Amino acid sequence: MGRWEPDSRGRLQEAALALYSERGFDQTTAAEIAARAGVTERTFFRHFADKREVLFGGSEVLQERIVTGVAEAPSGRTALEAVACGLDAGAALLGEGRRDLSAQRYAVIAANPELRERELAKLATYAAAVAATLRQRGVGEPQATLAAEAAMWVLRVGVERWASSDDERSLSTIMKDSMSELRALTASG
Amino acid sequence: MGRWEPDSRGRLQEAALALYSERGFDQTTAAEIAARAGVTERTFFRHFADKREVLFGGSEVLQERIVTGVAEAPSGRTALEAVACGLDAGAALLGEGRRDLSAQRYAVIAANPELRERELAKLATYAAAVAATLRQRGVGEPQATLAAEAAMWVLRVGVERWASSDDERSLSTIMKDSMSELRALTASG
DNA sequence: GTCTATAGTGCGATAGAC
DNA sequence: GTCTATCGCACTATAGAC
Repeated sequence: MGRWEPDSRGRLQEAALALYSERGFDQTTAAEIAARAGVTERTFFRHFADKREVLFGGSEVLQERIVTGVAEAPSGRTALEAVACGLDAGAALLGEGRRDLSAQRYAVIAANPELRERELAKLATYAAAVAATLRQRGVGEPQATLAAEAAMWVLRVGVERWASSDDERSLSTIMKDSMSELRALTASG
Repeated sequence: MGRWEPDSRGRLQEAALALYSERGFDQTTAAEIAARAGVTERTFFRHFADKREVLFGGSEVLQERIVTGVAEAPSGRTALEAVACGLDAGAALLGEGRRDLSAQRYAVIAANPELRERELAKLATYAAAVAATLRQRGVGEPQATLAAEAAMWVLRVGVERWASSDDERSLSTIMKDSMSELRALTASG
């Protein structure tokens, strides 16, 4: 064992989720989170650019998985079929995590406008990355952008339903269903 | 004439746009904006909850116009036709303003991640309001949500194109065209 | 790891409009 | 008298500079 407990980043994420849940995002200071994780405030801001970002650690990994899923979709697939492959990969990753933690995280985000804002921004960057990948596959505009944004709708609504646990099905199943709803809509006009 | 110059709010908005343009959002302090508008910093924060919000003053009016446009669309129209009516009303309002100021405002927002984040959040609240209006018209889910989000795509892309002034057509025309692109996509699958 | 600028809040005081 | 807009000051916490 080293001079410090390992995984201070992970402990900060845990501590933040717990405190944001208990007393709310605004009522929690970065110093309190740091104290609970056994590090200094300075360490908190070295790991996370701001107070919100601590809830979104790992989002680059998710983006990477989704993009790879889209890029590796069998050639000849339509834009919507390709993004479905990306969403499958994303759902698999999120599905690995503990659902109760996702639900807790989702509740915290839903309760705070600043956090919802950040989440929308994350989805927008995913969408941009997915659209770029689609264009590399030869999809033109505006189809690439729209397919990517449709995928973000499926992801957002899927996680929403999954985390609010009325729905006992797996994330992957829920998202496939949301995707079907979307297809039905584009089919009917 | 009263004790103070009237319309401090408007002066703050003007001053903020000018300063954000000149030196960038991060390099401008609330105190500087206030000084330029001839009020104190405290007054700035009474009018605007935060530094970003000063660029989005009047967005409630836009939302109101769009929602009203959707609500007053002739009955029997499809969801997409109804949101097109709302977008027409919104384009009319935005089109009244000076295009150079819109372009300037758009450039400032585009240059800063925090401001883009806020803009996405605004669009999301419009989308929620439009979706609610569609449901009142009898549109079911998920059609209401998707039509509303599609409308936000048209609005965002339309204003983007209009403000970047390569495109000399009116905002209304540009948005109708974007709407056609969308229809073509949903028609083809 | 320390120091500092600045965002953003709370509250009492002030001066005019009604 | 009440209501509203502003000031002015003290204060905390975030975030970044050094």
